[in-house]
Amino acid sequence: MFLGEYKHTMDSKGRVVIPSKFRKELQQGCVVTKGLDNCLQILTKKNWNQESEKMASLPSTDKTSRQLRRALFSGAVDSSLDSAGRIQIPENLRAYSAIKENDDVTVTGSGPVIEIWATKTWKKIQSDSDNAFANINEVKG
Amino acid sequence: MFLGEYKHTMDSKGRVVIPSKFRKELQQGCVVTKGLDNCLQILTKKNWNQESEKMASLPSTDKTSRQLRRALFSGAVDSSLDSAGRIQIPENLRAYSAIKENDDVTVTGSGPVIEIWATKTWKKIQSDSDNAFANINEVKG
DNA sequence: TTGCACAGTGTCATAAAGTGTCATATAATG
DNA sequence: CATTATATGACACTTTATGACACTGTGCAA
Repeated sequence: MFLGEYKHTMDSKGRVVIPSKFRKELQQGCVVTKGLDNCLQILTKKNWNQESEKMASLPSTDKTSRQLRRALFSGAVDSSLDSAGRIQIPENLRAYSAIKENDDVTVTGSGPVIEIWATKTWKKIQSDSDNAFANINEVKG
Repeated sequence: MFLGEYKHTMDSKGRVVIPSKFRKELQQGCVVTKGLDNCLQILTKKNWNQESEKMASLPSTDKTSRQLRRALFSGAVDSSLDSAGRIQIPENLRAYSAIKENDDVTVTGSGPVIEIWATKTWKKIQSDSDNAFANINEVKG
């Protein structure tokens, strides 16, 4: 279970520090994929296997199946932390998330997954979520 | 399991670099064949055997099955990586995939297979795939 | 047959990208 | 406050990508 919000920067080689609290669970390797709203997601190996096994077995003769498979697998990378607790983000995922070298990055724990955002994007998303959250409480409370 | 998306070019002799992450699994030889949507597929020997058995058992009374089978088998080539990690694409497959010498090529991991695209084609396919994927996830969430 | 053209193969040099390590700065902990 | 852990930038090193070029073999034509 991943919790919290952390600010970092992407270094000049396209690497991002993973908060130390998250590292233990990723020790056995992880997978980085595209998430919704232009964020990137980090899943543990275990989680990824659950998600992907369904996809791998879909029939390639069905068009939708092919599309889903391509989106899922082409947008993913097998990865791991280096000795300094960082993770390398490949070029296509940097482009997808609009994170460039030396940019500010926000890493958030989101339950079973970790999300990585360009801080610029995160700020927008966050104020949306907060507003929604506040409104729910007003209505229900 | 093949993951990721990589940009390369076909060299002037019709060769394409295979991303280093994919090479280990192809060390024992591979098969290149026609894939659906005008891509080329690379399968490991093992995978090829499984796939081709499935194909062989399709009913030859069904026209689509016959067409699939012909394309798959007649388009297939036994191949291997050269010392620089490249693979030679024969003329008929270059024509099928609309990849010419010095063209941009996108190589994608798609789970059990590797796909090779003219980058121009991939861009179209990708946006379709991403949309299909996003829709599924919106619904699920 | 000899020589030429062509497709394919192998090797190398350079450039670019990625990886690992370290030193220092900053923050967290007791 | 002392100690430990974490973050960040710098840099060296390794691997990979790319283009160039020479070599091989096949088939065709002179």
